[in-house]
Amino acid sequence: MEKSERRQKLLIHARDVFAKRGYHAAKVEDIVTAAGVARGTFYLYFADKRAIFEEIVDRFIAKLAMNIVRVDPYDQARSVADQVSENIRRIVSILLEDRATTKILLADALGVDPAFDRRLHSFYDEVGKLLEQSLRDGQELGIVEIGDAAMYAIMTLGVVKELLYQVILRGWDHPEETIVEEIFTFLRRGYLRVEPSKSRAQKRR
Amino acid sequence: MEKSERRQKLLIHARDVFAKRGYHAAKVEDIVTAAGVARGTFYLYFADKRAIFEEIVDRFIAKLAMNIVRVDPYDQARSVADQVSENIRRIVSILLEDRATTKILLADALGVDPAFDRRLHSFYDEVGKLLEQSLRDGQELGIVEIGDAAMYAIMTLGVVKELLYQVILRGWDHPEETIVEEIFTFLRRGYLRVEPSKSRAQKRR
Amino acid sequence: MEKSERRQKLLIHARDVFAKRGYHAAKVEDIVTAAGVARGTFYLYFADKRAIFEEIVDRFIAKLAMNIVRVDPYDQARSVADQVSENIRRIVSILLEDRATTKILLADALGVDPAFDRRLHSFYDEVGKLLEQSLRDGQELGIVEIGDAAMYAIMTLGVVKELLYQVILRGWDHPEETIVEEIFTFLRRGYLRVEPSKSRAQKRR
Amino acid sequence: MEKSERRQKLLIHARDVFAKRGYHAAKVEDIVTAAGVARGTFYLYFADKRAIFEEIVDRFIAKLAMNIVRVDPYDQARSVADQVSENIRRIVSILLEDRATTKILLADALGVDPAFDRRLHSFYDEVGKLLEQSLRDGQELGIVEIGDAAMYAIMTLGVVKELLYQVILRGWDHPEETIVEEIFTFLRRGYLRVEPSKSRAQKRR
DNA sequence: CATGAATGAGAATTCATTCAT
DNA sequence: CATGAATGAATTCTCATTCAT
Repeated sequence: MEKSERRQKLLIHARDVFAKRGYHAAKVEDIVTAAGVARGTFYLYFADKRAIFEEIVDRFIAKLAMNIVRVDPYDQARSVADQVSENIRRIVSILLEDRATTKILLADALGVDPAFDRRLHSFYDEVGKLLEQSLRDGQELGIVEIGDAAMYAIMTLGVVKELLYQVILRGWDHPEETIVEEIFTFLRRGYLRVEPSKSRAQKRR
Repeated sequence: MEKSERRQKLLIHARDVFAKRGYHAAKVEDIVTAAGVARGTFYLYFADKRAIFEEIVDRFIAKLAMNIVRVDPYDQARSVADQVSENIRRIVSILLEDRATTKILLADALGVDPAFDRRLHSFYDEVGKLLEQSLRDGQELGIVEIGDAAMYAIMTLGVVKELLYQVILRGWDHPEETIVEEIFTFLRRGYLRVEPSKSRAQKRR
Repeated sequence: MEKSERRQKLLIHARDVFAKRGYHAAKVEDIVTAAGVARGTFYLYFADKRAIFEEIVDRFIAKLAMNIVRVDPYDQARSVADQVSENIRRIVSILLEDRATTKILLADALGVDPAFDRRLHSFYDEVGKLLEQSLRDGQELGIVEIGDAAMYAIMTLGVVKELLYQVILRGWDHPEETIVEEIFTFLRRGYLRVEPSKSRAQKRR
Repeated sequence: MEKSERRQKLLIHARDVFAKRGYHAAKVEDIVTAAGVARGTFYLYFADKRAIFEEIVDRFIAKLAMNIVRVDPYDQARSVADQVSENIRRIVSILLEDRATTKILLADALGVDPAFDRRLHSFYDEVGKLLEQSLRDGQELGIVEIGDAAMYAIMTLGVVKELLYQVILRGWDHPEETIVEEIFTFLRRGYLRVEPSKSRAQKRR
C-alpha cells in the first residue's frame, strides 16, 4: 500500500468514526481499528487526533468555499436565477455527497476547542461575506429585496444548514433536487401571506 | 444556605461554565469552584456531570416549548400576523434573555452523548411538528403558501437558530425587535425577486 | 493521615525509588506503589514526575548551601583549620545522613533535562564561588597557597564528590570522621613528595 | 560506502548526538538522520541503542586504560615526577581531544542501566587499583606520603574528573598544559597552609 | 545489504466519581 | 449534610525495534 493511500484510508475511517461518535467520543483506538493499522501508524501520518479532524474539516470547507461562485448578473448565458440555484445545487450536492463529513461539520466541529472554533467561524464569515456581497449586487440590480444584506446572508445560511442537518442527522429523506428547489423557492418568496401586524408597529419604541 | 438555594447556585454556575468552555472542557472542578461549594457537594445534588447539563438544557427547552403557542386564526382579538410575530418575539426574547443557556443549546448540546442527542432531536421534532401543524392550518386558510409544511417548519427553525447563533456566539449586535421583524419579513416574502429558472423547471418530475 | 504527611511520604518513597533506579527508570507507578497511594494521588501533590524530583534535589542542595559557612580568619574562638574542617564535616555529614538523596545528586541529577542541568550547574557555581572567595581570603592571610583559587575550588569539589560517590555508590565503607580527616589532610599537603619535573618546565611555551 | 566506514560514521554521529542530548533524550532517529542512513540500517550494525552507546564508552575507556602507565621508580631515563605528570598529561590529552565522548563519560554514562553502571564502576575500579598500586610503590620509595593509598587514588580521580567536567561541560577554558600542571601541583602539596585542628586531633581514635 | 513504514508495548497524565471524616 | 482528599479507569502519544520490499 502506498503512503498516500494509507493516509487516505486513515482519513476516511477517521471521518466515519468522527461522524458516528462525535469528536470527543471518537478514540484514536477506534480509528486505527477501523483502518486496520497499528496505533503508532496513526501518528506517522497525523500529529494528533485534532490534526486529522482538522484536516477532514478543512478539506471539506475548502471544497465548499471553492464551489460558491459569485453571481454575474451580466452573464448572457445564464440567468441570475439559474446562477443562484446552481450555487445552491452545488453546495447541497457536495454536502449530500459526503454525508459523514457534513454531519461532522454541522454537529461536531463546533466546540472541539477554541482555536478550532475560530477557524470554523472564519469559514462561516467568509461564506457570509461572499453571500452578502452577492446580495448587495443583487439589490443594486433590483433582484434582491431592499434590506439588511448581512441579515439575508445569515438567514440563507441558516436555511441551508438546518435543512441539511435534518436530512443527514435525522434521516429526513428528500431528493436532492427537491431540496434545492425548496430552498430557492423559500428565498424567493417566503411563505407567509399576511401583512405585517399593526400592533407590532404600535409597540415600537 | 438552603438546600434548593445551593442547588440553584450550582445550576447557574454550571450554566456559565458550560457556556464558556463547552461541555467537555467544563470540569466539575470549575463548576464547584465557581459555585463556592466542595466537590463532593456537587454529587449530593446531581448524579453526575451529565445530569446537571441535562437539567440546564431540559429546563430551557421546556420553557421554550411552553412559549410556542399554536396560532388561532379565529382569534378575534389578535390577527394571525400578530400571533406569528408574537411567537417569534417570545422565543427570541427567551433566547436572548439567557444568552449563556442559548449558547449551550446552539453550540454545545449536540454531541455530548447519543442519548442526549436523541433528547435534543425530539425537542426539535416537537417544535417542528408544532410549527408544521400551524403552517398546515395556515395553508387551509390561505395565509401560508401551498407547499411542504414540514420543509417550511425546518427552514423557519434554521433561520431562527442561525440568527441567534450569530448574535450570541459571534457578538453580532442587533436590537431584539429588529431581529423579530427581520425574521417575520423574511418568512413573509423571502428576498429573491427573480423567476425560477427554466432549466430547473424542466427537470421537475 | 495529614496532607503534608502524605506529601512527605511521597517525597521519601520517590527519593528511594529515584535512588534505586535513577530518574528515567523510576516510574510514577513505582513511586505510588512504594508510597501505598493511588496513581492519581501523586498528581494531587506534584505536577509531574520532574516536579517531585526537582523538589527532592532542590531541598537537598538548599540544605547543603546553608551549611557551607564562610571561614572567618579573625574568629577568636575557632581556628581557621577548625572552621575549614567543620565545613567539610558538616557537608560530609549531610551527604552521608541521606545517602539516597546524595546518590541522586551525584549520579542521577545530571542529564534529566537541560533546564534541570542549568539549575544544578548554578548550584555548583554557587558552591564554587563561595569556596573560591574563601580561598582568596585565605591567600591574603597566607594560609592558602598562592595560585588559581577557582582551580583550587574545583579540585576541592572534585575530591569531596568523588569520595562520597565511592562511599555511597560503591559501598566503600569508612567512618565519617576518617573521611573528613582524609579530605582535610589531602587539601593541606597533597601526597606527592617529588619536585616538579624539569622536562615539564622545558616544554612550557 | 564500505561496511566498516558506515559503522564508523554511525559511531561518530551517535557520539555527537549522545553528547548533545544525553542517552535518554538521544533518539535513534536523531542518530540515523545525522549519519545519513536509514533507520533499519542502524540495526544492521548495532543490536540496539544501548549497544552503540556501550561501544562508544567502552572504546574510550579502553583507550584511557591503555594510557595509564605504571610508574617505574627505577627508570633511568625519566624521573618519577616526569612519569606521573606524563600520565596526567596523557589522560587529560585524551579527554580533551574527544570532548564529546568525555562529556558522555562524565555526564551521561551513569544511570543508563544497572548493567552498564557496573561496567563503568569496574572501569573506575581498575583505574583506582592501578593508581593505588602505583601510590603504594611510591610510599615504599618515600615519594608518596604515608596514608590510605586507595583514598589518595580516589581523590586523584575526583580532581581529574571535576576539572575536566568544568572545562568541558561548563566551558571553563584553560590550556591543556595549565590543567596538567595545576593537577600535579595540587597533588604535590595541597593548598592549605594550616595545622590540623586540635579538636579534631582529640577525636582521633 | 539498505530502506523506511509499520508496529505495539509502555508511560504519563487527567478528571469524574467516591467515601471517610 | 458538607467536605475535599483519594481513587483508578481511561486515553493519548512516544519511540525502540521489526520486517516486507
